[in-house]
Amino acid sequence: MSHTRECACCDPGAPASSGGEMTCYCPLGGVIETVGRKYAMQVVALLGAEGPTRYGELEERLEVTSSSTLSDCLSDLVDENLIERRSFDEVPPRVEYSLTPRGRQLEERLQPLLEWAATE
Amino acid sequence: MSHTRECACCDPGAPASSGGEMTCYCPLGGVIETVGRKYAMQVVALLGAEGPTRYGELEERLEVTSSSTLSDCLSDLVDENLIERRSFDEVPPRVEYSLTPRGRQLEERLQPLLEWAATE
DNA sequence: CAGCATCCGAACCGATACTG
DNA sequence: CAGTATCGGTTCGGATGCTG
Repeated sequence: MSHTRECACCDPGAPASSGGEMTCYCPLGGVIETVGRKYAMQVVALLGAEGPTRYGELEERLEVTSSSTLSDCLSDLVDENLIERRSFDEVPPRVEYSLTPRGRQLEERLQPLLEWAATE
Repeated sequence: MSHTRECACCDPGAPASSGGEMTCYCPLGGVIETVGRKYAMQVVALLGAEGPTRYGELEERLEVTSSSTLSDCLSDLVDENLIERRSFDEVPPRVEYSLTPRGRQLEERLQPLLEWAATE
């Protein structure tokens, strides 16, 4: 197993404590940074389940309290290449968000969590 | 499907928009609140993979920069019934943390995410 | 409709220092 | 060893108001 995130626990040069394989949990910290933000997971899950969705519907379905918060979140997800933004040249304006391939990978791995959360 | 978290999209009294099933993504927000905190996911994943672990080893393995941050995180996880704290009456003092059954459920659902994160 | 700008309070996180 | 106390900087999130 390998990953790009640097940390001493995975550094080949570092001495292994017991000589065995040493799983690193730092990458998980990376996922959480991107996904821990408010609405991020919900956006990914919703887009995965329902396909391209408009901004306004995201606001409704996720019960967003402040539009700027959702707006910032969406920008981040776009920057992280997890979702894609597509705007149509219409009036009134229309914008749809959808998962990128990478976003879909994440969404698939989020499924078990969502199902469990829903029964809690 | 049902869950305890209240939200209008799941309110039985609320009118369904298209008469069909309406998946609610709010519970996911709940998971994230507990798990979005720094070190939380890593602690759960590590305990799941390696069993009861001492405080000091958690600090090392997770490359914790500030002990108070980890300390707070652990308290939260205990409060949320995801991990268990067991202290031994020895000198020097020893404390071990382990997953509760509920914590293990979460850990299992975190696995796919960890594996994916490690390859990113 | 789909947002961004701004402001402000709350929460979080890290560093340092100290205890049982 | 295994924490807690405190403090300050930074980020986050909510509310309001305004544009293309």
